[in-house]
Amino acid sequence: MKPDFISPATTMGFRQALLAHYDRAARDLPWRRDRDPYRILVSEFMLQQTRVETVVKYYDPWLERFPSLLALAEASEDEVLKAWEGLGYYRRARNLHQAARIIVESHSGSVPTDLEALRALPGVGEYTTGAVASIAFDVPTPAVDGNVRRVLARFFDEERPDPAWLRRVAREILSRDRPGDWNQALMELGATVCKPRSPRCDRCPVSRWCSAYALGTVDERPASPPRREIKKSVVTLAVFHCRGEVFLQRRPESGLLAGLWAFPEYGHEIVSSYAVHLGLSPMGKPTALPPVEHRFTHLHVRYVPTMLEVDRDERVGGVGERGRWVGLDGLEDLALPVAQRKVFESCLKHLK
DNA sequence: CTCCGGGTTT
DNA sequence: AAACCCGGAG
Repeated sequence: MKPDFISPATTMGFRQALLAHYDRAARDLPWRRDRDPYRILVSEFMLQQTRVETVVKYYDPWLERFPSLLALAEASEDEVLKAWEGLGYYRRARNLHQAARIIVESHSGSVPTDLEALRALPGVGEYTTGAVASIAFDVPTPAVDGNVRRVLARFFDEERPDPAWLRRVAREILSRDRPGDWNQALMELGATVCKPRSPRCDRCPVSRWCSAYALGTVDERPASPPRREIKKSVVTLAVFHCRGEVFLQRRPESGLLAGLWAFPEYGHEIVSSYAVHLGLSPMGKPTALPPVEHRFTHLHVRYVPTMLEVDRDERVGGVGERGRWVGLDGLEDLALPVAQRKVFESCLKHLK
């Protein structure tokens, strides 16, 4: 049903019942303790592509490290990435950092209330604009995330909700009185009741108005598009160690794990030749470490690490600007992608 | 183990 | 359209 017309009775019932449910059942989440725009902004960046339970573990430490927009703006990128380590989608951390700097420089240090100014910040798209504006500033504007999309598709039995349909419907049913709570209530319903799989319609406060529930199509709304094929690849990593340190390289500024530290990848040559290529002197025989499997969105990588003790001539340098040696106990201070950390841990195990 | 979910940018 | 990350669910 494409609701050209949504009956006022449905709208009113939906709003009243869902807000009442939210008042009763809203989870006590750390970013709901107040309406500080900076804190809302941080939570929304972290919540992009990431579940609430994961974000909860990072949120308070982040605010302790960067208690204000200004503190964040003044931090170095390395500090920011370190605090983000493990959350994934590291571009979000850079975007948040940049956004803080822009807000300090161009908006007098206050998160802009204006929708267009918000939308112009790096890492802030349509959803985040609506979420921050409605939650922090009570602006009556929708915030359609994946949860809301699913809830609305089911409520109106829309098989393929496109962005224009979603915008229109979300705007029409939006509570004018409590837009921030309303948007959060919709998302919360999607996260806790109207879940992608095994939805709990028996516990749903709005099932009596839900079209898919009435029609028995809940499990098919919204229809999921066919998945793209996931490519598989094998990457050989060199784990050079020397006097209690290992060698890391900063990855290129674009592409996979852009700008993060990682063990160097080498191609089809043998690892000793690669060491020589970097100006290092192989000291013993290479040792194969167990492969580490890691899944990215579009890629399934099997990392095959080979460990090799080397000597390095301080006068030569050799390893280039993008390389650095890090003590085996000094990696805690470095932002390292999860797969690289796994490689590092198996290397540690081997060395002791 | 495999599958799946989720916003923004380019 | 494709790229980007991790962890929970089944």
